[in-house]
Amino acid sequence: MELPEVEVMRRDLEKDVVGRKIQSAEVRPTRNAMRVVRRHGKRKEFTSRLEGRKITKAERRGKYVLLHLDNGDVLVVHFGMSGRFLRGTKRQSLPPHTHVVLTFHQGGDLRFVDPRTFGEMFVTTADELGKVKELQHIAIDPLDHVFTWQTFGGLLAQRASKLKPLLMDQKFISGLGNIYSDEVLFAAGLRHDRMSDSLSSQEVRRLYRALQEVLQEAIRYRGTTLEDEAYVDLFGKPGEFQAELKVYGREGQPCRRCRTPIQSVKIAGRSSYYCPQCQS
DNA sequence: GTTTAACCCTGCACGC
DNA sequence: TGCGTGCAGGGTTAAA
Repeated sequence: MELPEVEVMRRDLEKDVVGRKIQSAEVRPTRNAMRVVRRHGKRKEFTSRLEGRKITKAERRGKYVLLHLDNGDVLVVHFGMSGRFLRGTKRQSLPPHTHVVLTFHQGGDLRFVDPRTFGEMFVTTADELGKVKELQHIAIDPLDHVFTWQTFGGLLAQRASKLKPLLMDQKFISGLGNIYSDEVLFAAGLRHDRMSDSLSSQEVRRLYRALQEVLQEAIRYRGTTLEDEAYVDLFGKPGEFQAELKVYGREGQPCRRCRTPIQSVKIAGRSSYYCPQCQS
């Protein structure tokens, strides 16, 4: 789950979960449930800090969602590759790999489902929140209004790195993963292996605009759902941006702009897709 | 400083 | 049909 999917999830949570009070919290007896709440030694250390609390705010930081509680504590959630939140009711059976269930006073529950358990969740106090290493290291958000193309150009020039891994580096800029970094680079007309300090100011502006446009569009389409098991929103509904993808997963298919077949290469173990004609 | 590989998991598609 | 292999949208770490 990358920035657009996390942002759609945050908005769903804000509409449907903020304001609700947690009646009970359960860490399920699944094989890997303790991996999900790995920062808590025992189930109870996690659940007791949630029970009786009201959720007051849903915030996003990079790919993290922060659910603020009425006592100042914060439930920090990272979805990893297969984690997701799902709203449900008592009558609906729990999907496989449901590791955590929060049941609300007003009815209904919130399930955290994660087959591959690369995701995690933990509760922290407001004071300790600032000390969470992963959150401290999250770089500027590309949709933040303080993120200007001039700032971005300065950051790019300071580094001597290939664009693709740099865009995916959460300490450089937050929110992009494998799909959207490819789509942004295509929209900017830049190759994955262009060096960050080699861009003209025109190219910097193109990259900057591509970031805004691709991410905003993906949010508007409610995220990318590639396969059945992949991302769905809070209510189990898939996104629709997959139909808008220009390069990701389209190896061998004609470029939507110039009809040249899309190429794929492995970079650091991850597949990258690009148009050899449109990107340089 | 930058890049690569390995690792943490499960599920699925694919080829034999 | 069954089995092994590789791969998947993330992030950390150690080593090159």
